[in-house]
Order: sequence, then structure tokens, then C-alpha cells
Amino acid sequence: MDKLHQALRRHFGYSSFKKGQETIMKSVLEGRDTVAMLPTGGGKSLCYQLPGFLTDGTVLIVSPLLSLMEDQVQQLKMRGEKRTAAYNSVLTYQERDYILKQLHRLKFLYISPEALQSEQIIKRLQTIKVSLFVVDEAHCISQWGHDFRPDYSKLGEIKALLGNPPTLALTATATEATLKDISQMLGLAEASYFIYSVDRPNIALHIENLRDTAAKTERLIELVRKLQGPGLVYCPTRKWTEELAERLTEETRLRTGFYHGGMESGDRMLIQQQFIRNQLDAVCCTNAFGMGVDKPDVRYVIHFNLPQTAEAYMQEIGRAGRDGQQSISILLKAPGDEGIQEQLIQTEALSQHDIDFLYEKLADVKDERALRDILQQSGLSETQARHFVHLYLKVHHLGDDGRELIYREMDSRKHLKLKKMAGFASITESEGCFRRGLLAYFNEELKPRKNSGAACCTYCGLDLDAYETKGDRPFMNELTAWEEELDAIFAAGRDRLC
DNA sequence: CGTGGGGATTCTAGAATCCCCACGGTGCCCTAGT
Repeated sequence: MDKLHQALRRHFGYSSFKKGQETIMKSVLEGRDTVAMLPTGGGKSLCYQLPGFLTDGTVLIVSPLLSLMEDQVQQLKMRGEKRTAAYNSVLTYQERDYILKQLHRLKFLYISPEALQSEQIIKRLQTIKVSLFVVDEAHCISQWGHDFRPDYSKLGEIKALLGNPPTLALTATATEATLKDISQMLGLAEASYFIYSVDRPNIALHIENLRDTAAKTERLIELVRKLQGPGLVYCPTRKWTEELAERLTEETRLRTGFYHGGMESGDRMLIQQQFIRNQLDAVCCTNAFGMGVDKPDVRYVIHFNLPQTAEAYMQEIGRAGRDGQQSISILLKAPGDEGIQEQLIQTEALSQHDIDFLYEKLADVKDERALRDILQQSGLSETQARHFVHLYLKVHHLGDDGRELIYREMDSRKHLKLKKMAGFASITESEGCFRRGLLAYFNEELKPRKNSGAACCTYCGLDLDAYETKGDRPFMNELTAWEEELDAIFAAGRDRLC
């Protein structure tokens, strides 16, 4: 048995690797920069955890969500690896100080791109050996780094400040253009690429065209009532998640919840936990729900509106059928769906006129905080202000006025988003196999389907009845929920005592 | 594009109606002053 297999057995208790894992790890262990795309549930974290055990130094993992970091830290600790920590705003000052002092003893350190901007932590990281620089959910670099979370675009600089340690970028869904963007932003000129199919053959792809929103609502109720759960319903706005959850509860009597970014973090955790523990049959959610929700048996994902991009669609339907069992994704369309999305993109970008106005207001302000305060008072949203400040500081650094560059950047971001949106809309409208069209967007060819039991898509023919509930289903039953709750409390208590 | 909050207007002194405008989705971050 070779070193990798031995370590796999010793640290994780597995006897074999999943597809792709071994080649990716070998690349990492040879010290090469590596970009890897593995399907959801393909065991991405193992790709840096195992090499971490086999090399000296600390593995630094950039992660997009606090909850994701906490989950990973907990899992590693449960496996017996105590030299693991997450550095973020959840910690108290003392806890943070402790981590900074103990940095050289850590095997795995999880951190957000924002926390990684702190001079203090960079200075400390420069004194230790970073054996591997990992960017988890690396598509966030491309998806968010340009505007929503600009700190993602600075990871390349930080990697350089740390002496360019070997780097591993991991994602489940990316087009060729996104992968290029990731490598460019991280400064990976000569990375090795390991790209596996984005296709999920066990998820049937269904599209239904309906007259209007009212018709979609009726159809949704009918579907949720009939389909084998549990399932997710992706909604376009926060308000829709709440309204549809209420309608579904009334009309189907199933246990339905809602989830969006405007909720208290405690409520968000509760819904996630209830969904994972099968205490909810369906969750109506915005695109906030999903990353880090590792539930194997989600049976359906319904989209109440067109997602903004094909990447978003793939990611969201990918939350179904991680156990490999038959699952279905249903896209409900109605004329005018794109209008709302398009308007969102249009209003988010600043016009030349806005930019001129801001330039006059800012004149000689140099301090970043003062900049942001003035921008907030100008009626910009927080996201708009952050995006502008990011570009403003970047072009000022170059020494000229930079206005032209900002015009162009804003405009090209907007057009790129509109293009992606129109691209996905046209895939859903074109004649022919939907899966083929979708895979073509990711530069993939549809291979002959081995598993003849799995349906492909609406065009190729699928039988919705096959996805209906079989036998009795657990209707709203407070006693069951109460007993499960108690079990969970006892289980948690036992863990603590051990 | 579609919706909803809020201010202004209306006909006749407090509520009904209108119109305009803002908003819509994704998450990190101790900022400062109690």
C-alpha cells in the first residue's frame, strides 16, 4: 500500500479514493498550483486535508461562510485533529489572540477573505510555514470578487505576501471562463487543472411553461403536494420565500419553512438543522440557502423563477440527490421572468452620470472610511458603495483620475451579467435536449447515458409520476417533532459527557 | 418589471384614494459610542 492510501486509512478510515481525489492530491503534494473541479459530494475537503497531514506546516483555507468554517473545524476535531481553528468575527478578542500566538502549532486554519486582509494576521502568517493555500468554493472569487465581496479579488496579493505557497482552488461548478478568472485573480500562471463533469445524471431536468405567477403558484402547490420530499423551492425574493411557505403550509399541510439572508442567524441555523434532520418537508429559500447544507437525500429542487445564470442553476439543483438516488429538478417559467432579474442587474451598476457625480463629491478625500461614509450619504446601497470604493482605490493607486477605467469596468460587469442571464434563458427556451444545451454551456458533451433508469429531461421524456410520494407521508405532527427534538437534546448531552 | 410604503391630495375635518418613488439577492467585517 502506498503512502497516500495508508494515510487515508489512518486519518479517515477509508480504503479507497473517490474519482479524481488521488490525482489532485498527487499534484498538490508535488507542490504544484492546482485548480480542481469536482462534482458536489465528490469529497473536495479530503483533497487538502490528507496532503495537510503529509506535509510540514499549516494549511490555510479561505472559506466563504462562517457556518462552513465551523462545520469543517468540528468535523476535523471529531476525527481527532485538534490542531484546527477558524479565525473570524465569531471569536472574542482573547480567542483571536490565542490563535495568533498558537499559529505555528496549527495544522489547519480556516479564514474568510475579509479577515485575511488584516495586517496583524498577515504578519503572523509570514512567520510560519504555510504548506498549502486553499481556496474552497473558488467560484466565489469570480462570482463575488469583482463587486459584492471585493476582498476575494485580493487573495492573489495576499498569497504573494505569504511567499506564494502551493495553492489549491476547489469548486464544483465553473465554466472555462470562470476557471480562467480564478487562476488570473489568484496569480496561478502554471497551474495543473483537474476538471470533472458538472453533470449529475441522477437528477432529471424538467421545465414547465406557465401563464403567469398565479398559475405558477397553483402548480407549485400541486407539485409539492405530490412529489416525494424533502425538497427545496428557490424563490426570487425574500418576501416570496415567506409567502410561498405560508401558502404551502396552508394548502398541503406539509411541514414547510422559509430561509433567506435577512433572517437572524439563529433562525437560519434552526431551519437548516430542521431540514437536515427531516423535520421539514420543504424549505422555500433565496439563493442564500445551500452552500454547506450537506444533506444527502434531497429529492427535488423547484425553481419558482429563472435563476440568474446557468452556474447558479447547476449549483442549486446540485443540492438534490447527493446520495445518487433518483431526484428531480423542476423549473417553473412564465413570460416576463427575466424582466425582474434584468432590472436588478441594471440598477446595481452605476451609470457614467453617477460616477461623475461621485467624483465631484469626493474631490480630495483619501481615507477609505471617509470615502465610504460620503458614499453612504449619497444614497448608494452598501454593495454599490463597496464596489465603487474598491475600484476607486484601485485606479487611484495607478496615479491618474481613473474615471474612464471605472466607467468601463462597471459597464463590462453589467454586460457580462446580462449576457450570462440571457444565455441561460435561451438554453431553457431552445428546442432539443435541455441537458445537452446546459452541458454545452460548460463546454461538455452529453455522453451516452449508462444508467438507463434515470430520466434525462422534459424534451427526452420523463414521467413525473415516478417522483411522487410512495406510501404514507409524515404530515404535520407535533408529537413526532417533539420526540425528535428531545432525542437530539439527549444525543447532544451524551456527546458532551463523553 | 411588479409591488408596497408613504406623502400628498381629496372632499369637507378624518379617512379614502392617488401617485410617485424606492426596492428587489448573495456575507464578511469591532467601525464607535453607549
